[in-house]
Amino acid sequence: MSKAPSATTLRREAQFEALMQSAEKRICEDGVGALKARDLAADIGVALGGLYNIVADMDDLMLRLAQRTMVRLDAALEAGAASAAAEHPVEVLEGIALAYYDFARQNLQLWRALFEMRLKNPALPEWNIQAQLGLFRHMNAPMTALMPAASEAERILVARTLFSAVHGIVFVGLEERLIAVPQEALAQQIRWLVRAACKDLK
Amino acid sequence: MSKAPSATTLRREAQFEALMQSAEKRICEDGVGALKARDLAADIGVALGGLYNIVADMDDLMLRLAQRTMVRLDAALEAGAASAAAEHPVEVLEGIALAYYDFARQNLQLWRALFEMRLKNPALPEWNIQAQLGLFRHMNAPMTALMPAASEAERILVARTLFSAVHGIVFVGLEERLIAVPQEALAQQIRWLVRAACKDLK
DNA sequence: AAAAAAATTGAACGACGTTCATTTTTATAT
DNA sequence: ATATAAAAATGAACGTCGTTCAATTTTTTT
Repeated sequence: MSKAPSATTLRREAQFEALMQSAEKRICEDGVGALKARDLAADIGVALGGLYNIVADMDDLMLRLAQRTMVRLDAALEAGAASAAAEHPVEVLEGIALAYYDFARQNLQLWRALFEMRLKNPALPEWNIQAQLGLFRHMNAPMTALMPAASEAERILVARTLFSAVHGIVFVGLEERLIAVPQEALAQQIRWLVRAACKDLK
Repeated sequence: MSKAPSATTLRREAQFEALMQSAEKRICEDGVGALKARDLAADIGVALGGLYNIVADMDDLMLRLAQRTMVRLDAALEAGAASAAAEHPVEVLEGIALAYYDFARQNLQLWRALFEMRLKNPALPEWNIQAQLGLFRHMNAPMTALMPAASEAERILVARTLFSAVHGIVFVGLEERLIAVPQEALAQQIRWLVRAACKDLK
């Protein structure tokens, strides 16, 4: 049987959740560069030094934020995959790609934070790497349907290529420092690329 | 007739060049995050405050570094485009894509600095935006050959999509924090994607 | 209720980009 | 050549940042 969590533990969890939410709010408003230890400590009503009882350091904080974002992204991709019937694998891949685009648009700053966070220690923890690789999971079934004769390694490689290509289109397309591409046109381009790539697979 | 440059002006130019080279060396060795005003000042034999006679601030420094990198990238893309005959536009596009991959691989940290630099003032100066958009120039001729009936706006849109997709493949592929894709396999994937996309254009 | 352990605090530290009064060097005028 | 004005170079100082730690307060255990 498991012990009832102590009052201290409960407060810790509440503090952690408050910290995450405050950090997410600040990222959404001003980008990942606006995350400041002092601001966050003030937000959640804790002394500056107290932050380091909740997270190890700012790297840890950002990696945990990334994890939360990836969990939500994973759910979004799952929903995107489910928007088409499994008998039409190309449409499933299209659904995933468009879901990715949609998630990036609607969570722009949090999504950008996934790539923009600059860690003191560049090595990612294993749980973070696994979460990233796990995002490809949704492409497994449609890729297998499209490439029944290929090896698993081959399928994974192509899936990653396709995902990367879509990511690139989204990334450049949402780069508002350049001339922005209209949303509908961008979605159209994504659909085109996925379809063109899949057409060539057969 | 133009005045002969004064001794001061000549020294300025020499200092600027030394600063750029020292900065590039440091980026190549330790990434863009390792650029420190004090280090650079020491490198080129100038007092800390003197840096601000050579560049306006660190933003300015990084933007000028980006400019230099883009000039070299532009030349690399041009050479890549020239590696195939103009009568085979798909091969030209392939050459450009592979040249981009090659440049990124051989100038990994400088290339990454293009995307990783975090500016205090996020607005890019016009000359930097133009340099970025100018990179698409090399795709003009092959895209026109591939889409003779399309409008110019359409061609630009598709060119940008294709370039972005290749960028995404390169970007994710070189992300050494994840499982690395073998170089030859990555080049193969790029070739496949470009060919598949072009096949669909006709 | 006392003792031990854990959590919280905020002042202090070192590193950073940037500024500025002062000094030194260069350019101009006599 | 020399005096004067202008420009450039200096490095100490400032404000901000993440992080640490001795001291204090709170919680848990005995």
